[in-house]
Amino acid sequence: MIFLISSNSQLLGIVPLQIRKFSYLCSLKIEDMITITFPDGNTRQYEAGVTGFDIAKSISPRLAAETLAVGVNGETWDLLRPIAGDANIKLYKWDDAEGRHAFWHSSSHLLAEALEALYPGVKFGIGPAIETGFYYDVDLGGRTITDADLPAIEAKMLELARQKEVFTRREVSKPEALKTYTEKGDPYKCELIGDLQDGTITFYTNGNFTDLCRGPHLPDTGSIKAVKLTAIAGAYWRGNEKNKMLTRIYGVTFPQKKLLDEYLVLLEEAKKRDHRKIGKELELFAFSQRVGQGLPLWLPKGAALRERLENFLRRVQKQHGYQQVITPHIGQKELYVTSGHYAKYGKDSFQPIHTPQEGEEFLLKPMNCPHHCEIYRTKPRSYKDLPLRFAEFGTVYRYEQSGELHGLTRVRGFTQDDAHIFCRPDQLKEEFNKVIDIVLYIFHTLDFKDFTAQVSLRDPGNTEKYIGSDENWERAERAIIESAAEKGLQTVVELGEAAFYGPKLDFMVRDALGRKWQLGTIQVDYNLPERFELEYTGADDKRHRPVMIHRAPFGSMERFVAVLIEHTGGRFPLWLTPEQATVLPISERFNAYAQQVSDALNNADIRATVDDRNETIGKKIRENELKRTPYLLIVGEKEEAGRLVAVRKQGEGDKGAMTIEDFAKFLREEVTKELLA
RNA sequence: GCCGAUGUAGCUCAGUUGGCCAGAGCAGCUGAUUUGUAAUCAGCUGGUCGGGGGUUCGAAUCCCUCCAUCGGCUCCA
Repeated sequence: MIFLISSNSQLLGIVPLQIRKFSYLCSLKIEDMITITFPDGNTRQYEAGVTGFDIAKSISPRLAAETLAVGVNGETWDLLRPIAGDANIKLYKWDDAEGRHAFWHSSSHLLAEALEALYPGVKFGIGPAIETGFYYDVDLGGRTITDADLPAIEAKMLELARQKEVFTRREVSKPEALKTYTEKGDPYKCELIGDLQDGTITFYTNGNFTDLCRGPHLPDTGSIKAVKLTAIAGAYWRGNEKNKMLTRIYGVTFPQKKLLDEYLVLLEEAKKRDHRKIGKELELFAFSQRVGQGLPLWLPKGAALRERLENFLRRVQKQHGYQQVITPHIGQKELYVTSGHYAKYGKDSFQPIHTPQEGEEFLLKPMNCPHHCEIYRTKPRSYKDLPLRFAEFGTVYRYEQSGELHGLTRVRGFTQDDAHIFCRPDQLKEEFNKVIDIVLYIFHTLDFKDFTAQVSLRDPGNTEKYIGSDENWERAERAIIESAAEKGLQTVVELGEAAFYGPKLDFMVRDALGRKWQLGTIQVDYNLPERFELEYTGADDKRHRPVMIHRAPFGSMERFVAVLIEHTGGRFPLWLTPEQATVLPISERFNAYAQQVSDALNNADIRATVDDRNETIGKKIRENELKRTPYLLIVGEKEEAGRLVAVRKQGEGDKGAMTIEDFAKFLREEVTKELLA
């Protein structure tokens, strides 16, 4: 949501061609002409060894100036890397992700060079481009840097950038690469090289800094005109918490100062949509140190909003044949031993609750599935009974690591819009598809367009993390992949993201700052039915095992509301918003009429209140606008005389007067439109 | 849990190199005002400066420790 796509981004100074070509000349043998095919299908002839830069320049100098990298037969290359044979090429500019990627990747090398200049002896981990910007992981050898040090590093980067340092690519052998970093005393790079194949290793040099790197890079640093180092953080070497923690410096760079300014403004705007800020302002939820970390308190308005969301889903689920159930907040430890959750998470959970009875132990329920399995077991089931769909807004408690807690998106007590579908194997795909329909319907109704469907499979190299047979896993994974394909979902596959008992289809949505959160989730599970020995009698009069689908379209009420707040900036759809209209009397003389208006609207099922404070109309308008109340109804002498309300729409201003009845009708129509959209 | 930063009134923030009873705006209360489309005026109330310990003649300010929050990492049934 916050990514800069600038239509008029243009790039800067051209470095003399002779210099740029120089670094590649050594290994090159010019033979004859090659054919270059452009994305539109046009072709041109060039001398073998031509570079992306040459090609861009042959089209127009301006294009050459704006081009950052070149796609060669689907691979992104340095602009100055010679192309030896016929190729399909695409020139990447700032507006292309590949172009920005090369830009930011080069920027990370510039950061590294600046760090090496300012902190001699610094050791380097990895320094990739990321979605917006780049980072470099470094080992400062006991030194620490703080935010106060960043401006000096930024200044150094800009100083080096201005020198238009050329990025020089060089292929090196593995022994040579190892020798280089052994001499330099950089254990991290040595470890990385150890994992690489000889013959694929390249070094890139800019100025005094040489890095192990696959590339691609910009021709030179001169195009980096604006630098902002955004954060310092700790990061485990190679992402493993058993390893040493390195210092990670995040930054973002731009080819123009103006783009950086725009980015910073955008960031500020995004922060205003932070659900933690809006949740406080609109009095939706709160936290209390006394109650405990990560345990949200839903305030009246937030509770009203959430309840409306729950009712909406209840209705949808009822139409889809779900039955509501209710189960307790605790269960005997044995229940979770049976499910396998205790072995997997017991140590890291809220610890068992003890009772006066020696040896008796209960756990706060961390998930609802075991309870629902027990509901399944309450009586013998026939194949004719299936599928059974048990739904519950089930509140669960998980002892999340303290550093992980985050507003309403990651908490320790939360309510899942959970349901478990028990079906025959032959019903699995249809049931799975129906769940996808529900998720898509909900996302559509709430106008969530920007989501990713993620197929979360197990890590094939690490199968001991999971329970159940390979056969069951393969069946479950196949079912998910096929369903997603049948529903025409654009999916990304993530290995190692499965739950320990089964693979998932997760619906990922971004928050205001672009962080990804899992909302809806659908999971296929052959394992819990085995552990709980769930059975049904088939048409053959034999015992069979049902398949289970775990699913939660919202994910949790907490996280869903958080993301909804950030998507809407607190301007909720009319059907959901806690207060649809507020009547504002011009002065206390019209309080009685205002109350009549409010009562009439409430009788018509419209959520309206009166702001009868003794304040000026200007102030009441301002404050109720800031509360994002969708409609303000101003009433004074004229309105009372004509049984009218003067309608003001949030963010849009005065819409003129209408009768109370017309307003009620209008508002109901608006709500209907939203829900039928 | 790990790395780093932050914590002053209900909210947003000031508090100079440690030094007079810790300040402002908004909110709240009281009064005046009776308002026509984004802040009416005046007065008053409100703070163990996150908790605890220490250094000092003296601590919001320096040190230790715990708690919470923020940005990442790791984790996410």
